[in-house]
Amino acid sequence: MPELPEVETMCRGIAEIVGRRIAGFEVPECHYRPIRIQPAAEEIHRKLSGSRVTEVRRLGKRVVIVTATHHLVFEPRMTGLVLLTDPPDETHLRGALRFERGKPERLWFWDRRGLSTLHLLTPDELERKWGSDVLGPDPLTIDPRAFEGRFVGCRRPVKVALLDQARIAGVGNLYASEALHACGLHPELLCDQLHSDQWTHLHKALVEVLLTAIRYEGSTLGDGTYRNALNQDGSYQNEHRVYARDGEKCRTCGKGTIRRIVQAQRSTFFCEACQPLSRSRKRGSGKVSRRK
DNA sequence: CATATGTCCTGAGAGC
DNA sequence: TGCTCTCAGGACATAT
Repeated sequence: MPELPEVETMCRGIAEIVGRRIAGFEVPECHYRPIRIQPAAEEIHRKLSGSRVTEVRRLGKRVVIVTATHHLVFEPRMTGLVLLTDPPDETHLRGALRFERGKPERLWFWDRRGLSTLHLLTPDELERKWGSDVLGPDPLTIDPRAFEGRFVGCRRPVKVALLDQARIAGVGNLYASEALHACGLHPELLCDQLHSDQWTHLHKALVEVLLTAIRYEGSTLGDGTYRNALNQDGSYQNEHRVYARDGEKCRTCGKGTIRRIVQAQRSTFFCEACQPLSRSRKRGSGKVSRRK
């Protein structure tokens, strides 16, 4: 499932479309229900034809293709992909940006389950729909103190809060579990139970996990859905410590067993030994008093 | 306001 | 073998 590292990999993988002039937007024949495209494809075609791609950037878990006047925002959700080469199959092609003369003729939007969305927005519309009032800051650029600040007054379990895109944008189910394991925090700890030093450790672990996952070009899970822009597998799945490893021995401590629980109707994985619920396991020297 | 739940969607895998 | 059922989890609408 495309989370921050996968979407970052998508953006880097299609960065070469910067500078290309758009010849049109098209929706291929597809016997599945079409993905949500706003406004209608014909209007996107009209508004984008002739303009040049000036930038490709990531907004949380979204790919944003920028022109002088518009932002084309692709939201992959569960199974959406952007591709510059032949897709995994032809039957799930959902849209294409066609370019004037040059190497890749098209940027494909592919989605097996069809939950992904495409939005063409003006800068103002983008700010209203996905501005900082709606979407939290990026975990890769926010500093540790501001990171902690995003969770002040939150009484939910830390794993659940990490998935809240209004607090931090880009973390999904897989990397939330991996980051909590990397810093030894139990997923059921409530945010307002965590001390400042624990937030600092979590922030550090999260950034490290995300950056490493980007280096490995994301995680291609057993269903094989996620692929980079050249239809190649990521490899971070081989580095997972807890995700989908329930029942196995922990690769880190060698003692604990990986458990699976359900939080907010989503699977959470953690090591029963590395991530105790008790607060007794304080790392380092000074224990920092709780902030209000 | 914060938090909880139901919905969308297809394909894989389980169970019979 | 082939059917039916459950589950996977992104974002968001609606309910509490």
